[in-house]
Amino acid sequence: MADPRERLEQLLRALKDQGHRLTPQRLAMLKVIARSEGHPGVEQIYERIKGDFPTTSLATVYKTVSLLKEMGEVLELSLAHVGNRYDGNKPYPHPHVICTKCGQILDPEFAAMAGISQEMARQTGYQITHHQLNFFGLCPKCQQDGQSA
Amino acid sequence: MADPRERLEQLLRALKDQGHRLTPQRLAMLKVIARSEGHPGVEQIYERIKGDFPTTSLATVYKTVSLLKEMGEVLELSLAHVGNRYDGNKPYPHPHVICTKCGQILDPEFAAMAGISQEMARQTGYQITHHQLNFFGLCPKCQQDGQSA
DNA sequence: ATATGTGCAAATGGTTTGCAGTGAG
DNA sequence: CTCACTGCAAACCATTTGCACATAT
Repeated sequence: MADPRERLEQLLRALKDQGHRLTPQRLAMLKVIARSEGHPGVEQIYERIKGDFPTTSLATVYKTVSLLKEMGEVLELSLAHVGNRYDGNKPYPHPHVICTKCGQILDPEFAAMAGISQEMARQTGYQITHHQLNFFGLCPKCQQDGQSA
Repeated sequence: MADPRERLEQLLRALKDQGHRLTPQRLAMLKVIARSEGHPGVEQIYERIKGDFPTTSLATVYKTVSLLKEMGEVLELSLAHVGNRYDGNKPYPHPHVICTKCGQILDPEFAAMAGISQEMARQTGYQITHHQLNFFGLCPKCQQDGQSA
């Protein structure tokens, strides 16, 4: 995981460079997104901001997330079960392992995707720009809970 | 791709075996789903049925798709851009290559996922039950359209 | 005969939008 | 000073649900 402090700097610079304004609401959001602890959804981002800056509205969070998406500074995980989640710390495609019971999300190590992506491009003639790789199952804790329950 | 006729038989048997009724609406749907030509969404399934059996309602399509999902007889692709799409012909996880412009979806060949899945399980301690692997980009036709336009 | 399935229309829920007011630049 | 941003509330849209009727078994 990138250093959140550094990542925050990058995000601030990206905003400024593209002529967007830095409001207190956005600063609060960017702090949350720079770490993206636990791959938060819009709702979680909203909750975490309220401490920092209580008057923010959900609509604003949606708008800023959407802006960051367009800028390529957050990765959106569209997960049917769990809703949309975001990663602004590693905003490039990478695999995720998702617990279908508690919703916990991990970033496992897996380097080979670039090669596989090329192979798919060769095989299909598509010009591949990005991908999505998600594994679903039970996390160790939920496996235990299931046994004893 | 599995033979649609055979696949239809399997689906009919699965319904009956699990004590569900076979209505004309369902038969019409199952025919569409057994081939799953182009990985249709609910709306497309609905459109294709109307020829065969015009009084079907959208709600019924949703209900039956949902039933088949629970039965494990269709694979749901949750695609943010393009909406939910279904594959009732190969209802187990397999990779997809999706055109972000026209929405075309291909099933490329790629055998190595089982091994990768195991590796992820070992690395994370998760009990992995299924996965999702999607590649996004431009299909050959849309690449051309983009150049000349 | 019975309860599952259908079809309508209303409810839901996450996300987007319109717009008047606010504040960053 | 201006225009982008905010926040509220209304609009959206895919999906789900409730319920009375129809029908597969």
